[in-house]
Amino acid sequence: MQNKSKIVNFHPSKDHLNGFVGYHMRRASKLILSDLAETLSEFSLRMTTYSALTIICENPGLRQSQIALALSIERPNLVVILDELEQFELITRNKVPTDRRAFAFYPTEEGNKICTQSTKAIQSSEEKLLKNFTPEMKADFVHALKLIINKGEHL
Amino acid sequence: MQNKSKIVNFHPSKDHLNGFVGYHMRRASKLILSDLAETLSEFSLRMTTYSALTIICENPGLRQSQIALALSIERPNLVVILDELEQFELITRNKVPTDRRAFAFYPTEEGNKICTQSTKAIQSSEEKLLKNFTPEMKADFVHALKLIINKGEHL
DNA sequence: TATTGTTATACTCTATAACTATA
DNA sequence: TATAGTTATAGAGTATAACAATA
Repeated sequence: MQNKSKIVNFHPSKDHLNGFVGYHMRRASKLILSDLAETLSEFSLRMTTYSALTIICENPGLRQSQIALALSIERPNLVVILDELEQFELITRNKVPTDRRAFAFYPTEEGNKICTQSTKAIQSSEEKLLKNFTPEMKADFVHALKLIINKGEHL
Repeated sequence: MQNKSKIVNFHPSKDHLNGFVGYHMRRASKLILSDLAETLSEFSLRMTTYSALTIICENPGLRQSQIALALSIERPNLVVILDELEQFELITRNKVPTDRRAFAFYPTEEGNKICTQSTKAIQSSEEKLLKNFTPEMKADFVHALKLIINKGEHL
Protein backbone atom coordinates (compact mmCIF):
# COMPACT_ATOMS: atom_id res chain seq x y z
CA MET A 1 0.00 0.00 0.00
CA GLN A 2 2.72 2.49 0.85
CA ASN A 3 4.55 1.24 -2.22
CA LYS A 4 1.47 1.79 -4.35
CA SER A 5 1.31 5.47 -3.48
CA LYS A 6 4.93 5.91 -4.54
CA ILE A 7 4.09 4.39 -7.89
CA VAL A 8 1.13 6.64 -8.43
CA ASN A 9 3.40 9.56 -7.70
CA PHE A 10 5.83 8.85 -10.45
CA HIS A 11 3.65 8.26 -13.38
CA PRO A 12 1.58 11.38 -13.56
CA SER A 13 0.89 13.98 -16.19
CA LYS A 14 4.48 14.78 -17.06
CA ASP A 15 5.37 11.45 -18.60
CA HIS A 16 4.86 11.07 -22.29
CA LEU A 17 3.61 7.50 -22.06
CA ASN A 18 0.41 9.14 -20.95
CA GLY A 19 -0.68 10.22 -24.39
CA PHE A 20 -0.27 6.78 -25.94
CA VAL A 21 -3.10 4.50 -26.66
CA GLY A 22 -0.94 1.40 -27.04
CA TYR A 23 0.71 1.78 -23.67
CA HIS A 24 -2.57 1.90 -21.76
CA MET A 25 -4.13 -0.62 -24.10
CA ARG A 26 -1.68 -3.27 -22.99
CA ARG A 27 -2.52 -2.85 -19.33
CA ALA A 28 -6.25 -2.30 -19.69
CA SER A 29 -6.74 -5.27 -21.98
CA LYS A 30 -4.74 -7.45 -19.62
CA LEU A 31 -7.11 -6.54 -16.80
CA ILE A 32 -10.29 -6.91 -18.79
CA LEU A 33 -9.22 -10.13 -20.46
CA SER A 34 -8.11 -11.76 -17.24
CA ASP A 35 -11.37 -10.78 -15.58
CA LEU A 36 -13.20 -12.26 -18.54
CA ALA A 37 -11.11 -15.42 -18.40
CA GLU A 38 -12.00 -15.90 -14.77
CA THR A 39 -15.70 -15.52 -15.47
CA LEU A 40 -15.56 -17.88 -18.43
CA SER A 41 -13.61 -20.51 -16.53
CA GLU A 42 -16.79 -21.32 -14.59
CA PHE A 43 -18.13 -22.61 -17.90
CA SER A 44 -14.86 -24.29 -18.92
CA LEU A 45 -14.58 -21.68 -21.66
CA ARG A 46 -11.74 -19.40 -22.71
CA MET A 47 -12.03 -16.09 -24.53
CA THR A 48 -11.44 -17.77 -27.88
CA THR A 49 -13.76 -20.71 -27.30
CA TYR A 50 -16.43 -18.35 -26.02
CA SER A 51 -16.15 -16.12 -29.08
CA ALA A 52 -16.32 -19.09 -31.41
CA LEU A 53 -19.29 -20.60 -29.57
CA THR A 54 -21.16 -17.33 -29.67
CA ILE A 55 -20.61 -16.65 -33.32
CA ILE A 56 -21.72 -20.19 -34.14
CA CYS A 57 -24.84 -19.88 -32.00
CA GLU A 58 -25.75 -16.68 -33.74
CA ASN A 59 -24.81 -17.80 -37.21
CA PRO A 60 -25.42 -21.56 -37.40
CA GLY A 61 -23.84 -23.20 -40.40
CA LEU A 62 -20.69 -21.11 -40.51
CA ARG A 63 -17.57 -22.68 -41.92
CA GLN A 64 -14.19 -22.76 -40.29
CA SER A 65 -12.52 -20.19 -42.50
CA GLN A 66 -15.41 -17.79 -42.01
CA ILE A 67 -15.17 -18.10 -38.26
CA ALA A 68 -11.43 -17.53 -38.37
CA LEU A 69 -11.84 -14.42 -40.47
CA ALA A 70 -14.66 -13.03 -38.37
CA LEU A 71 -12.81 -13.50 -35.09
CA SER A 72 -9.32 -12.58 -36.30
CA ILE A 73 -8.04 -16.01 -35.36
CA GLU A 74 -5.56 -17.85 -37.56
CA ARG A 75 -7.05 -21.01 -39.02
CA PRO A 76 -4.51 -23.35 -37.44
CA ASN A 77 -5.34 -22.00 -34.01
CA LEU A 78 -9.04 -22.32 -34.63
CA VAL A 79 -8.79 -26.06 -35.12
CA VAL A 80 -7.99 -26.64 -31.46
CA ILE A 81 -10.68 -24.23 -30.34
CA LEU A 82 -13.38 -26.00 -32.31
CA ASP A 83 -12.07 -29.40 -31.20
CA GLU A 84 -12.53 -28.27 -27.64
CA LEU A 85 -16.07 -27.06 -28.18
CA GLU A 86 -16.90 -30.29 -29.99
CA GLN A 87 -15.46 -32.41 -27.17
CA PHE A 88 -17.66 -30.57 -24.70
CA GLU A 89 -20.56 -31.26 -27.07
CA LEU A 90 -21.41 -27.59 -27.40
CA ILE A 91 -21.16 -27.63 -31.19
CA THR A 92 -21.30 -30.19 -34.00
CA ARG A 93 -18.95 -30.37 -36.96
CA ASN A 94 -20.85 -31.30 -40.10
CA LYS A 95 -19.70 -32.08 -43.61
CA VAL A 96 -20.88 -29.67 -46.26
CA PRO A 97 -22.52 -31.54 -49.18
CA THR A 98 -21.54 -28.93 -51.75
CA ASP A 99 -17.86 -28.75 -50.71
CA ARG A 100 -16.31 -31.89 -49.36
CA ARG A 101 -13.32 -30.00 -47.98
CA ALA A 102 -15.40 -27.85 -45.68
CA PHE A 103 -17.20 -28.24 -42.37
CA ALA A 104 -20.24 -26.36 -41.14
CA PHE A 105 -20.75 -25.81 -37.44
CA TYR A 106 -23.97 -25.81 -35.47
CA PRO A 107 -24.58 -25.34 -31.76
CA THR A 108 -26.05 -28.18 -29.73
CA GLU A 109 -28.89 -27.56 -27.31
CA GLU A 110 -26.32 -27.52 -24.52
CA GLY A 111 -24.18 -25.15 -26.60
CA ASN A 112 -26.98 -22.64 -26.88
CA LYS A 113 -27.66 -22.94 -23.17
CA ILE A 114 -24.02 -22.39 -22.19
CA CYS A 115 -23.77 -19.50 -24.62
CA THR A 116 -26.70 -17.73 -23.02
CA GLN A 117 -25.54 -18.41 -19.48
CA SER A 118 -21.93 -17.40 -20.05
CA THR A 119 -23.04 -14.26 -21.83
CA LYS A 120 -25.08 -13.24 -18.81
CA ALA A 121 -22.12 -13.94 -16.53
CA ILE A 122 -19.88 -11.78 -18.69
CA GLN A 123 -22.39 -8.98 -18.72
CA SER A 124 -22.52 -8.81 -14.95
CA SER A 125 -18.76 -9.13 -14.50
CA GLU A 126 -18.15 -6.38 -17.05
CA GLU A 127 -20.65 -4.17 -15.32
CA LYS A 128 -18.66 -4.52 -12.11
CA LEU A 129 -15.39 -3.75 -13.86
CA LEU A 130 -16.85 -0.73 -15.66
CA LYS A 131 -19.01 0.62 -12.89
CA ASN A 132 -17.27 3.98 -13.19
CA PHE A 133 -18.53 4.24 -16.76
CA THR A 134 -21.78 5.90 -17.70
CA PRO A 135 -23.74 4.04 -20.38
CA GLU A 136 -22.70 6.73 -22.82
CA MET A 137 -19.04 6.37 -21.94
CA LYS A 138 -19.25 2.64 -22.40
CA ALA A 139 -20.96 3.03 -25.77
CA ASP A 140 -18.33 5.53 -26.89
CA PHE A 141 -15.59 3.23 -25.72
CA VAL A 142 -16.95 0.23 -27.62
CA HIS A 143 -17.42 2.45 -30.64
CA ALA A 144 -13.79 3.53 -30.47
CA LEU A 145 -12.66 -0.09 -30.24
CA LYS A 146 -14.72 -0.96 -33.30
CA LEU A 147 -13.25 1.96 -35.21
CA ILE A 148 -9.79 0.61 -34.50
CA ILE A 149 -10.76 -2.91 -35.50
CA ASN A 150 -12.38 -1.93 -38.78
CA LYS A 151 -9.60 0.43 -39.61
CA GLY A 152 -6.97 -2.23 -39.24
CA GLU A 153 -8.85 -4.77 -41.30
CA HIS A 154 -9.30 -2.55 -44.31
CA LEU A 155 -5.68 -1.53 -44.69
CA MET B 1 -12.42 -9.66 -50.70
CA GLN B 2 -15.70 -11.34 -51.52
CA ASN B 3 -15.23 -13.43 -48.39
CA LYS B 4 -14.75 -10.28 -46.32
CA SER B 5 -18.12 -8.89 -47.27
CA LYS B 6 -19.79 -12.14 -46.19
CA ILE B 7 -18.16 -11.81 -42.81
CA VAL B 8 -19.28 -8.26 -42.34
CA ASN B 9 -22.78 -9.41 -43.12
CA PHE B 10 -22.98 -11.89 -40.32
CA HIS B 11 -21.73 -10.00 -37.39
CA PRO B 12 -23.89 -6.95 -37.32
CA SER B 13 -26.10 -5.32 -34.77
CA LYS B 14 -28.08 -8.39 -33.79
CA ASP B 15 -25.26 -10.31 -32.21
CA HIS B 16 -24.75 -9.88 -28.51
CA LEU B 17 -20.97 -9.89 -28.71
CA ASN B 18 -21.41 -6.35 -29.91
CA GLY B 19 -22.12 -4.90 -26.48
CA PHE B 20 -19.07 -6.41 -24.86
CA VAL B 21 -15.96 -4.47 -24.12
CA GLY B 22 -13.79 -7.55 -23.64
CA TYR B 23 -14.62 -9.02 -27.00
CA HIS B 24 -13.61 -5.93 -28.95
CA MET B 25 -10.75 -5.27 -26.58
CA ARG B 26 -9.09 -8.52 -27.59
CA ARG B 27 -9.15 -7.65 -31.27
CA ALA B 28 -8.36 -3.95 -30.98
CA SER B 29 -5.44 -4.48 -28.64
CA LYS B 30 -4.07 -7.17 -30.93
CA LEU B 31 -4.07 -4.69 -33.80
CA ILE B 32 -2.63 -1.78 -31.85
CA LEU B 33 -0.02 -3.84 -30.10
CA SER B 34 1.19 -5.53 -33.26
CA ASP B 35 1.40 -2.15 -34.98
CA LEU B 36 3.36 -0.89 -32.04
CA ALA B 37 5.62 -3.93 -32.06
CA GLU B 38 6.44 -3.34 -35.70
CA THR B 39 7.33 0.29 -35.07
CA LEU B 40 9.46 -0.59 -32.06
CA SER B 41 11.29 -3.36 -33.87
CA GLU B 42 13.17 -0.67 -35.80
CA PHE B 43 14.79 0.19 -32.49
CA SER B 44 15.22 -3.44 -31.40
CA LEU B 45 12.63 -2.75 -28.71
CA ARG B 46 9.51 -4.63 -27.69
CA MET B 47 6.45 -3.20 -25.97
CA THR B 48 7.76 -4.26 -22.58
CA THR B 49 11.33 -3.08 -23.10
CA TYR B 50 10.04 0.20 -24.47
CA SER B 51 7.78 0.74 -21.47
CA ALA B 52 10.59 -0.06 -19.07
CA LEU B 53 13.05 2.18 -20.89
CA THR B 54 10.62 5.06 -20.91
CA ILE B 55 9.71 4.85 -17.26
CA ILE B 56 13.40 4.70 -16.36
CA CYS B 57 14.21 7.70 -18.55
CA GLU B 58 11.47 9.70 -16.91
CA ASN B 59 12.13 8.51 -13.39
CA PRO B 60 15.86 7.81 -13.11
CA GLY B 61 16.80 5.81 -10.05
CA LEU B 62 13.75 3.56 -9.97
CA ARG B 63 14.15 0.12 -8.48
CA GLN B 64 13.13 -3.13 -10.06
CA SER B 65 10.11 -3.77 -7.89
CA GLN B 66 8.82 -0.25 -8.50
CA ILE B 67 9.12 -0.67 -12.24
CA ALA B 68 7.32 -3.98 -12.09
CA LEU B 69 4.49 -2.49 -10.08
CA ALA B 70 4.18 0.58 -12.25
CA LEU B 71 4.07 -1.39 -15.49
CA SER B 72 2.00 -4.34 -14.25
CA ILE B 73 4.81 -6.73 -15.08
CA GLU B 74 5.66 -9.63 -12.77
CA ARG B 75 9.12 -9.26 -11.27
CA PRO B 76 10.50 -12.48 -12.73
CA ASN B 77 9.58 -11.33 -16.22
CA LEU B 78 11.10 -7.93 -15.65
CA VAL B 79 14.53 -9.42 -15.06
CA VAL B 80 14.86 -10.47 -18.69
CA ILE B 81 13.52 -7.14 -19.91
CA LEU B 82 16.07 -5.14 -17.93
CA ASP B 83 18.84 -7.55 -18.94
CA GLU B 84 18.00 -6.82 -22.54
CA LEU B 85 18.06 -3.05 -22.06
CA GLU B 86 21.33 -3.34 -20.18
CA GLN B 87 22.89 -5.46 -22.92
CA PHE B 88 21.97 -2.84 -25.47
CA GLU B 89 23.55 -0.28 -23.11
CA LEU B 90 20.39 1.77 -22.89
CA ILE B 91 20.26 1.60 -19.10
CA THR B 92 22.65 0.94 -16.23
CA ARG B 93 21.96 -1.26 -13.22
CA ASN B 94 23.41 0.28 -10.07
CA LYS B 95 23.68 -0.97 -6.53
CA VAL B 96 21.74 1.02 -3.97
CA PRO B 97 23.94 2.01 -1.00
CA THR B 98 21.07 2.03 1.46
CA ASP B 99 19.69 -1.37 0.48
CA ARG B 100 22.16 -3.93 -0.71
CA ARG B 101 19.43 -6.16 -2.12
CA ALA B 102 18.20 -3.56 -4.54
CA PHE B 103 19.25 -2.08 -7.85
CA ALA B 104 18.52 1.39 -9.17
CA PHE B 105 18.27 1.97 -12.89
CA TYR B 106 19.40 4.96 -14.90
CA PRO B 107 19.26 5.63 -18.61
CA THR B 108 22.47 5.99 -20.59
CA GLU B 109 22.90 8.82 -23.05
CA GLU B 110 22.04 6.37 -25.82
CA GLY B 111 19.05 5.20 -23.79
CA ASN B 112 17.63 8.69 -23.61
CA LYS B 113 18.22 9.15 -27.32
CA ILE B 114 16.49 5.90 -28.27
CA CYS B 115 13.65 6.71 -25.92
CA THR B 116 13.01 10.04 -27.60
CA GLN B 117 13.33 8.62 -31.10
CA SER B 118 11.13 5.59 -30.53
CA THR B 119 8.52 7.74 -28.83
CA LYS B 120 8.33 9.96 -31.90
CA ALA B 121 8.02 6.91 -34.12
CA ILE B 122 5.17 5.55 -31.99
CA GLN B 123 3.41 8.89 -32.07
CA SER B 124 3.35 8.97 -35.83
CA SER B 125 2.37 5.33 -36.22
CA GLU B 126 -0.46 5.74 -33.73
CA GLU B 127 -1.65 8.82 -35.53
CA LYS B 128 -1.97 6.76 -38.69
CA LEU B 129 -3.84 4.00 -36.90
CA LEU B 130 -6.17 6.45 -35.19
CA LYS B 131 -6.66 8.88 -38.01
CA ASN B 132 -10.41 8.42 -37.75
CA PHE B 133 -10.27 9.78 -34.21
CA THR B 134 -10.72 13.40 -33.36
CA PRO B 135 -8.34 14.67 -30.67
CA GLU B 136 -11.27 14.67 -28.27
CA MET B 137 -12.16 11.06 -29.07
CA LYS B 138 -8.60 10.01 -28.54
CA ALA B 139 -8.41 11.82 -25.22
CA ASP B 140 -11.69 10.22 -24.10
CA PHE B 141 -10.44 6.83 -25.19
CA VAL B 142 -7.19 7.13 -23.27
CA HIS B 143 -9.16 8.38 -20.28
CA ALA B 144 -11.41 5.33 -20.43
CA LEU B 145 -8.39 3.03 -20.57
CA LYS B 146 -6.91 4.73 -17.53
CA LEU B 147 -10.18 4.38 -15.65
CA ILE B 148 -10.10 0.66 -16.29
CA ILE B 149 -6.47 0.39 -15.23
CA ASN B 150 -6.89 2.31 -11.99
CA LYS B 151 -10.11 0.56 -11.17
CA GLY B 152 -8.57 -2.86 -11.46
CA GLU B 153 -5.54 -1.98 -9.38
CA HIS B 154 -7.48 -0.66 -6.43
CA LEU B 155 -9.77 -3.67 -5.98
C1' DT C 1 9.81 -12.94 9.13
C1' DA C 2 9.50 -10.17 5.02
C1' DT C 3 11.40 -8.36 0.84
C1' DT C 4 14.62 -7.89 -3.48
C1' DG C 5 16.04 -9.91 -7.23
C1' DT C 6 16.66 -14.31 -9.47
C1' DT C 7 16.06 -19.03 -11.68
C1' DA C 8 13.42 -22.42 -13.62
C1' DT C 9 9.34 -23.62 -15.51
C1' DA C 10 4.81 -23.91 -17.52
C1' DC C 11 0.82 -22.28 -19.71
C1' DT C 12 -1.67 -19.51 -23.08
C1' DC C 13 -2.03 -16.99 -27.25
C1' DT C 14 -0.41 -16.23 -31.55
C1' DA C 15 2.01 -16.97 -36.14
C1' DT C 16 4.09 -19.63 -40.01
C1' DA C 17 5.36 -23.41 -43.02
C1' DA C 18 4.09 -27.50 -44.95
C1' DC C 19 0.95 -31.14 -45.64
C1' DT C 20 -3.88 -33.61 -47.46
C1' DA C 21 -7.88 -33.61 -49.77
C1' DT C 22 -10.64 -31.52 -52.35
C1' DA C 23 -12.12 -27.67 -55.79
C1' DT D 1 -3.53 -23.72 -59.49
C1' DA D 2 -6.09 -22.35 -55.39
C1' DT D 3 -8.64 -23.32 -51.16
C1' DA D 4 -10.29 -25.84 -46.56
C1' DG D 5 -8.75 -27.84 -42.90
C1' DT D 6 -4.89 -29.88 -40.49
C1' DT D 7 -0.30 -30.78 -38.20
C1' DA D 8 3.76 -29.45 -36.13
C1' DT D 9 6.25 -26.01 -34.25
C1' DA D 10 8.10 -21.71 -32.57
C1' DG D 11 7.80 -17.40 -30.47
C1' DA D 12 5.99 -14.05 -27.44
C1' DG D 13 3.77 -12.74 -22.98
C1' DT D 14 2.52 -14.03 -18.67
C1' DA D 15 2.27 -16.49 -14.02
C1' DT D 16 3.93 -19.26 -10.05
C1' DA D 17 7.06 -21.64 -6.87
C1' DA D 18 11.30 -21.76 -4.79
C1' DC D 19 15.76 -19.94 -3.80
C1' DA D 20 19.82 -16.70 -2.05
C1' DA D 21 20.99 -12.46 -0.12
C1' DT D 22 19.61 -8.91 2.66
C1' DA D 23 16.38 -6.14 5.60
